[in-house]
Amino acid sequence: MLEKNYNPKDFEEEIYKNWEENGDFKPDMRSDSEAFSIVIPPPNVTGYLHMGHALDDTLQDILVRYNRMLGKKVLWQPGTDHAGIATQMVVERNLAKEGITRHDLGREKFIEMVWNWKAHSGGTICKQLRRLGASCDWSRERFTMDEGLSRAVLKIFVSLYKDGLIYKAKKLVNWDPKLATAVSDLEVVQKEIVGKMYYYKYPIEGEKGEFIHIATTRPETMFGDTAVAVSKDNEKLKHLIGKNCILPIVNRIIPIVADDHADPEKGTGAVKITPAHDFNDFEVGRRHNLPMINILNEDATLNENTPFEGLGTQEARQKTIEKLEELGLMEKIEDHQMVIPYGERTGVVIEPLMTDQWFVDAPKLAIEALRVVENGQMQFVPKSYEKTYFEWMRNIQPWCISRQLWWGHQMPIWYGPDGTIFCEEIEQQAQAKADEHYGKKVKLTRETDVLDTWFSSGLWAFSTLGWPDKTEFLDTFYPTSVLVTGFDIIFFWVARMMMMSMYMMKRVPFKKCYIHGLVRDEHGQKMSKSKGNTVDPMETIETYGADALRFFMAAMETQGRDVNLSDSRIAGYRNFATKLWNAARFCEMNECKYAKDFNPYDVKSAVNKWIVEKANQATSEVTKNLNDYRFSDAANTVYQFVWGTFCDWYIELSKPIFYGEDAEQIAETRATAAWVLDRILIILHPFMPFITTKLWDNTENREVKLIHAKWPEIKSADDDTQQIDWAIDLISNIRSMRASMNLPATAKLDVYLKDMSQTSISYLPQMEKIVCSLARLEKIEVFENGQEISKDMVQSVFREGLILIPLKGVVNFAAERERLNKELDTLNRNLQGYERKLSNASFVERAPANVVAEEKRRQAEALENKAKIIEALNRIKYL
RNA sequence: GGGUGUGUAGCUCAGGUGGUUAGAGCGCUACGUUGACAUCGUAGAGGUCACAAGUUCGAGUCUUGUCACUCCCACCA
Repeated sequence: MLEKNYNPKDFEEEIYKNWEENGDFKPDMRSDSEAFSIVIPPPNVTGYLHMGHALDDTLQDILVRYNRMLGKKVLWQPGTDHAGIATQMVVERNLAKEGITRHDLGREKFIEMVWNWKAHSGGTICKQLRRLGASCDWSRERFTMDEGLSRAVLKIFVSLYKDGLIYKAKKLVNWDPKLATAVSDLEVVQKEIVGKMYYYKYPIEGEKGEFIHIATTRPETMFGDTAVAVSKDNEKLKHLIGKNCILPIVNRIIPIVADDHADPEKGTGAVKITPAHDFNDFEVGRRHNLPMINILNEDATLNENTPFEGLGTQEARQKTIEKLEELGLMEKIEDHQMVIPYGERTGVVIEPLMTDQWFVDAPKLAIEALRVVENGQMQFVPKSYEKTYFEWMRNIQPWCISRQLWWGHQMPIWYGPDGTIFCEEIEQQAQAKADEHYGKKVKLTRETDVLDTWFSSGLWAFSTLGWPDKTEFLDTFYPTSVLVTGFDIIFFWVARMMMMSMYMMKRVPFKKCYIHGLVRDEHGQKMSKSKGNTVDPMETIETYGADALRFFMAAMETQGRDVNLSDSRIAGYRNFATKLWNAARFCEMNECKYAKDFNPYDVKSAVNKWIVEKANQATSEVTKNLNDYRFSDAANTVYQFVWGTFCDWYIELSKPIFYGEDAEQIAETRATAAWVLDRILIILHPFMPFITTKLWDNTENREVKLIHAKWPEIKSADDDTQQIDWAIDLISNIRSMRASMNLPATAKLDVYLKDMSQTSISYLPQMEKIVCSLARLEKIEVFENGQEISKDMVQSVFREGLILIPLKGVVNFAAERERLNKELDTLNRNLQGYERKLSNASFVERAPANVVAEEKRRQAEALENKAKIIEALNRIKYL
């Protein structure tokens, strides 16, 4: 028995527990059916579920549940990411509360603390995913720092190194001074700010009173200047090329070089060159073989190569300006709009710094990763995202993979006493190689750097399935079927998975990549903590249930567009669930029981034939849309069928049957209603797994659980639905007349149909009862030819004929005239359209014959109807 | 500067291959306690599909241009 009210909180968690405990999410490895697999984009172990996850994981769960019901062997592989920077920061923050830093503990102790933290506080998000209904196989949950996945990391690292695709280099990298580590280009965000532009001058060597004028936003970097560049095309300044100038304060002699980097239009036309602290200057330095002077410490304070050792960049900037002013070299300071790089995680200004780092030769790995997208082995959905992918991959830079952190995969690199590098999976091997190399036992020191988190994430598609071991899961589920993720992650993750997989597996990691947009607030604003417009999905689930949130995500997911969150809309889908709940209660109350030997294609009554056909139409539409990843179309089809067809019409049409006497019809309708409800539960299950399961289990002795129920294969009976469609149309028309004439809903009317076709007339005997019931009529009859239309009959055009309602003297003629005139207006407007087209000779000549014929038919019908309305108007003209 | 999208009802958005009177949810108006449901029902109002030109018998849909906005990449002189 169903409770009166739909209350998702009462059953959602319980149902999930039942699935998980019964192993319903595990693939049946004994089955020989087709495999379907998805690896979850691993959330950070520190993370909490946000609306972006809710969207991403709902879409995945829909695909997973749908494919499971198709009878495939389905694996949704879950897990979390160790999230190097994020996790280290969380634990360090906790330590800071006790006034200690990680350095007080030492590396080993600190890492132990991180593992402790993970054991106690990590993985909240996995619990939240369960609450959302995600049917992942949790027994296979993985973590990027697991033993197995770490082995995969070591193996692929060594392989890449030995293939020359990983190398160490001293390069200018993005340096996060707060964390004291290198970060990748992608972890840097550019922010626009209003800063200052400083203008000052350097004296020219040996030419008293001659200066070269410089403009910069960072005067304090002048201590790293090793040249000034001027374009050779700069008419005003090119005479200075080849001379030297004197770097003030430190009085270093530096050359003035010719380089096109110096744009004559910008600034003063002369650029100070600081090769060790600017990416462009670095290139200039290389071209002119300039020395590099590093002026910063790891924490971005100035170092011993400057007069302001120990000062931060801001203070040093102030001091530099003061000093230049003292020397009379400062000229002016202007406000200047500029873009400054910040660390994505730490929010501090990123400094380009010369350091030893490790790089992956991404341009080489990109070749294969590009090829398999170009030739369609991996397809983006929507396709347009491949442009984004191509654009980035074709311009890819070497990927800096070393991080000066503690939490992460420590690189399998050992250095010999003279710095020779030994790269092996385990220390013993490296030791053996080293001993052989040196011809004696030597002491090795291990590289302290760890790998960028995305390095291990890049292996996710195969490392989670057991690689490097040969496993049944790897054989069965690799390549995975589809990857579902946001467009913001294409570079970070999709591209890297493609490169790593093509390198190691020689096969794509996934055959399709479905890309969705961002979840925004209801006015399309990006959600952010600082704006205070974030919404916690757990609270939404608490209020409306997981099913409502999931359905919302599906219904709003149209390919390639962002999803705007809307509380009222989520409430609407909660209402939809309530509606279904009540429909199920209706079925229950009317003893609509699932009948084992019921054959929907054998039903006799027009109403039942109609709903079976409509159910099949809806099913095939949902199937098609899901196959095409058209989530919103799929969801809307189910919604429309449940509410607009089943509840609004079928249930209403079944009432006169249930309250009537015909036992045979009652029995058939009960069985049909139960069958349709089951069908609804099946096709709705991927979207709303909880309520559908709850209602499914309300029927005793089910042969299968809904989660494993078979997705229907459509056998169209091609049943004629026109009779019921006609009745529905008729009922709607009568209701509309009733409303516009302000007739009380309770008044039972007589209705006549005039000038109807033979087909329509043939429908009437069967449809009479339901029309009378739903339109609240006393009787409905054919208006015989030759009968006189009386003045107190209101009339309205219905298809090829007229609906007449005698009102026995209560007609409000003014209202009736108004209503008829409105009908007339509509007809005239349509007629104009038809006439315009048909009077156009080239339309008649060139448009397809069926289009022209249809237009003619409409015109003829409209003309006839117009005549009838005019006649009716004339009849009551003066009343 | 390079690239990518978007502009349709009061709001948020659908409208694969051009073809009836352009749809949905929410909101709004009127009526309604009809034996599943007021988290509801019935009926209704509301749109020059950003603008301009073009292709076509026919354009919300295709082409070009204009305007406005979004996002991504690059850019610290």
